[in-house]
Amino acid sequence: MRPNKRDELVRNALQVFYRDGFHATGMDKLVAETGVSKTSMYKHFRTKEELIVAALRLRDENFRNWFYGRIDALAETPAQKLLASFDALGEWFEEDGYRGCMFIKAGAEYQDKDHPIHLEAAEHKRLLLEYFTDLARDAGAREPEKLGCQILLLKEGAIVTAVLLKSCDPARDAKEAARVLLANALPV
Amino acid sequence: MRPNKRDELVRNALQVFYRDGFHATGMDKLVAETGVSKTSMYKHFRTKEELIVAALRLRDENFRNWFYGRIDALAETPAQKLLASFDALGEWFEEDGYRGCMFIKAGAEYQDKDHPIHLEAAEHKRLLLEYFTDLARDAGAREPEKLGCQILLLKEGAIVTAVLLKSCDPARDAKEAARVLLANALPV
DNA sequence: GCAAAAGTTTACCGATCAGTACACATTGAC
DNA sequence: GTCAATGTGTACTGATCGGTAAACTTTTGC
Repeated sequence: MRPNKRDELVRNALQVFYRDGFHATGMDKLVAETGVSKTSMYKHFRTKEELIVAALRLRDENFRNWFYGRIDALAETPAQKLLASFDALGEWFEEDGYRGCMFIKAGAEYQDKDHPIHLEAAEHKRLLLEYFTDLARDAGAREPEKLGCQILLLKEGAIVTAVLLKSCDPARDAKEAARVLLANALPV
Repeated sequence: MRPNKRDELVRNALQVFYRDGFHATGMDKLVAETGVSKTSMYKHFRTKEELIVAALRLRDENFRNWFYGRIDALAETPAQKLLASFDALGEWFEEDGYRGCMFIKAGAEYQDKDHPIHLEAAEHKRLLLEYFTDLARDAGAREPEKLGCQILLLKEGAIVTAVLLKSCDPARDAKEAARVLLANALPV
């Protein structure tokens, strides 16, 4: 198997979808921007939808690898990691090409809850919730499911707000909120 | 009064855009679903973009009127109102046609920060931030800007999570988080 | 009552949409 | 060297995109 061109296609398509959106990106634009012929695209993926799902799978892998890795580099204990996740987010927000969360956008453009693209977005969020809940449990929180969900709420809120508002610093305020919630969730 | 077709158009178009998305909704579909002829549409709005902006303005008015009114009906003091906002959100999440925040979706489909549609979405969030910050100040918070932003983060996070995750109760967890943050923000 | 404003139907424009057909080129394994 | 997989370019489909033109009908203000 030589999946060279296929991977290259998915990698480049991911960039274009993230930058321009899903409906706003036509297959002809993908031909121009990925350097892969349309014939070849449709040999690997029967529909645009399948290509989007593949791009989202790659995005999930890339993002969580980066996120978890950055957190591990910034903190040691589970409690520290919960807070460090907002430092990682803050770095992300400052990147030039920052355009929000690809899965929120995917869920927004494909709203039908049974749609494969929507399901892919939901699975990404489920994995993040699981990650935060595990950290909360390891940190010794009384109700790890609740704290994990609250950390997730702060993260999603910060991502959205970082896109739409210039007047506040979501990563910083979210981190301080997380610190308060964490302290409150630990047994006395 | 005057049975203005323009208002009827904007009202119906708003429903369709919210339900199906912006790029996914063509002008021909709007003709079919609003009962307004295409000629008449283009007499009121020169472009689809202008119609979307008008729909977003109406949505902003409708949503904030409902949101503020519901909060006023549920609570009396500023501190109570900050918490009651999550009860209002919880009611919204349970509605049949709940499809997330129209402005988050608008910002996601029109990502250019100078785009009129993106600006409209940003303005909506700015008004909500102002509202929460005012409540935080009236409640006696030490740093009302910070608490206001944190409440906003919880709200946006809850809206997004309510769309993508079935396994948790964002409105409840967000409210409990807000309670902790509020208590922590009040002077001893 | 009557003219203007507002709305309608129908047909059309060029561009782009997702997706296909076909002939030809490049590559790798044996 | 050859076969077959994998790639390419070009041209095409029917549908839909946002937007327009022209002729006709309804509603409204005075």
